[in-house]
Amino acid sequence: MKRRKTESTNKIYSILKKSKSALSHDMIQEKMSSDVDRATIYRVLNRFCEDKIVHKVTGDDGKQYFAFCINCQEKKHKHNHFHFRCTSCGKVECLESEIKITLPNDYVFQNLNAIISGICSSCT
Amino acid sequence: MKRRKTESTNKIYSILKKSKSALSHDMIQEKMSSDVDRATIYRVLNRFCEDKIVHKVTGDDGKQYFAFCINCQEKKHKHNHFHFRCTSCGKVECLESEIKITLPNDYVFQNLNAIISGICSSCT
DNA sequence: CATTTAATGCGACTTTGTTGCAATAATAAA
DNA sequence: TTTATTATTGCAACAAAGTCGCATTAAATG
Repeated sequence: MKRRKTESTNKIYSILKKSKSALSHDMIQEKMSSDVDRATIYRVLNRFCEDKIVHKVTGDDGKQYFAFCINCQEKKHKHNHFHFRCTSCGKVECLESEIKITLPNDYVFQNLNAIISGICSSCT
Repeated sequence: MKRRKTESTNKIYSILKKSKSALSHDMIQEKMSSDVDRATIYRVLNRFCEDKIVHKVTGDDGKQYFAFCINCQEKKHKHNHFHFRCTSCGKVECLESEIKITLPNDYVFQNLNAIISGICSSCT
């Protein structure tokens, strides 16, 4: 399954790359000039996830946010950090602090989803 | 707004109290012998949340899980701990480890939502 | 027992995300 | 360049999670 470059793919890629915060599907759709189908955006985002181009965080609002991987290794996600979601402006950003968790015995790690919600400095 | 004791309320309360893991709406509905409306269960759970009887965690599956408060103070939630969701059996449990987070300046804390998914020891 | 009003059931609705399928278009091959 | 292959897209339909308005029911109180 080789990936193909398309207009939508490129656009979504650059939107995510430019953005300093994690974006939800609808935030991306808003930023798209052309009219791309909802399903397509989701599919592109999920493909990016598979390819470790972005990582996904589920907010405490139940929505999925996607952020360009910066510290993630080539073929392995490394998003062991907290996220902050501003309940006022909706922005979701990655926090610096690294998280170290030790699971109980015989537990297998798959995914970390850590998010703090509150009010960000711009909204105070 | 004084709370009233009803059959549903009592049932849901005891289900949550007995349960060692956090429960989602549908898990609770399954455990209910009588047929209670979906909306009612949600309303009861949200009331419990307001009253600090249970705390709510949003899973990385986007679903809400409710767990009886054990270490929470009388009038203040204290669920600064990780949760673990088994992607095999679906169980969501509270982990021991306490989390300490420091937010950047001028950030106001509202809620912590931390969940790790993977395979639990019973499913390995 | 009568009154007050919180809690419930029902239905409708919203939002988020996924999926099947036919049509389109990016890439490789000729 | 043209053709063949198949990844990608748009559309529509769908599913799941959760909320809300409203009429009805039933706790709690006097």
